[in-house]
Amino acid sequence: MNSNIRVRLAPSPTGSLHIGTARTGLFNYLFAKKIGGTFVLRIEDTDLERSKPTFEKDILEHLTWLGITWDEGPYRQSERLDIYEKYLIQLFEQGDVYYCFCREEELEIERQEMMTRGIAPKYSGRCRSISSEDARRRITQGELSVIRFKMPETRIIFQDMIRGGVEFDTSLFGDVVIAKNLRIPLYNFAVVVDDFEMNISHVIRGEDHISNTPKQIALQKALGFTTPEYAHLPLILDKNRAKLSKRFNAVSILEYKNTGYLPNALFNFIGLLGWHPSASDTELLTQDQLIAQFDISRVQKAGAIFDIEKLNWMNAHYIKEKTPEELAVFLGSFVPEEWTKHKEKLIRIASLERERMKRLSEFTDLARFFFDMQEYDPQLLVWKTMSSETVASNLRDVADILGVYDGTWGSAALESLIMPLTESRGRGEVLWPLRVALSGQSHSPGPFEIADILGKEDSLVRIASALQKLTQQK
RNA sequence: GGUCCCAUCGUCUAAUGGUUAGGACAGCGCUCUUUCAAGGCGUAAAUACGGGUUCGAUUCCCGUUGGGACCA
Repeated sequence: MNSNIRVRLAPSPTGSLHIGTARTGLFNYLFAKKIGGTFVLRIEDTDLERSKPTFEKDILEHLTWLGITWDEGPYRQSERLDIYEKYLIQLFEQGDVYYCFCREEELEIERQEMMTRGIAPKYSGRCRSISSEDARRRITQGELSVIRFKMPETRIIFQDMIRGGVEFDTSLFGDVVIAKNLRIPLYNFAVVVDDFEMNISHVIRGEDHISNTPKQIALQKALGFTTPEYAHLPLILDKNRAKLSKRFNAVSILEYKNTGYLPNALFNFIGLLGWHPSASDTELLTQDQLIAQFDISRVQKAGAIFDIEKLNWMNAHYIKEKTPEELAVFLGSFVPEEWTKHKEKLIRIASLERERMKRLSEFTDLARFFFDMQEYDPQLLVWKTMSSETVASNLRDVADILGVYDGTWGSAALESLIMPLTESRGRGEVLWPLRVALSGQSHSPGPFEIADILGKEDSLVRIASALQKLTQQK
């Protein structure tokens, strides 16, 4: 255990666990596990309007589901208001912050005006000159205000573990709002206080925060805090190279879980989005292998497109790797309730359909015919250019062989029983009609495997029904 | 608009001054096969552009172009 290394994931509970948050969490997790650090979970719920307990629950649940576990927390910002207030008062005493009474509309006009003049939009600092007595009087009179930080005008350079030196000119920011009042801190301020109070040594977060970093460093300096190490992860992008958005993409882990992606497939796939081990070309990696090989300095700088096709391939791989018993457990929440009463049957079907699925949600359609025989076109029974008569006679012969057989029912036994017939009649001529008679599907697993699961009685019923279809067709 | 970040096959990426620029997904072809999958084999496909530095640049520097993020 390396007690000096502490990282954190700080999601806002304003929605279901997002792919991007999960990836940031995963990289924090890998980083911490690799060097024996501590992973802290902090819920940033200061935005009371948008934060919902149900989202917090969802986030914790799905992080756990993915296999991303934390060592400390969850802490909630909403329970730490006294701490923020203490540091805000300190900043007031130091003269580093002031109350601002500017109206939203006038600021917007100023902003527009600056942009048309081609300069960086920033606050003018007009309210800096208001004395604290005046400010107090206006607040007690009910005038709306916010708390602004006197941004020092300087150059701030920080070393990013992924990108190297990054430099900003803070004079372009203007005096940023860090709190609405003493009890309502805003993002940049709350983060700085929490990261300090929680002894966070390495801040690993998305690239969208990169321009917040110099503001946070300026605040740290004012408060006398040390600055942690930073790593800004490249963003996960959609097909159009834009940040993944809810409008056009599935972005929550919940959605992936519900369409039948396995947690270890997602873990493996997301872990390789923007990062790759140097050791080998292998991409199918277990959680332990990912931890062992993780190296944050090797993280990619450019954003990575989320390629669902590759995830599908990986998911199919992990589905095939599961035992039928394990799979049946996962399948439980996807299939009709009725099916779950036939656990043995479900397990046996799972072992057959396992290699035909990219997602678990596909299972129900693939396996339906095992439970309910659907109507099908009698023409489907015909293999290539066979005549209906030949199809019928082949099926009748199969039925006769099966009818008198009273040995153990099993796919290997059935195969040795039927295959001799194919020597004279042809494989396709026998097996295709049989398979369709049993499944009613143009594609499915093989006839012996299906018959094995259906059992003798049901198999013979289905063949008889196929024969009837063929004669009715006349 | 300003600031910052980024740039190798369609996609994810390997190669940190010397490789026929490697792998994976997707594509295509062949194979196996009663079908669909799965599997096996093979094939096509990339260093954005222009300047430097160097005996030699995917790699280092500058610029251009393009993309993205943030300010919102």
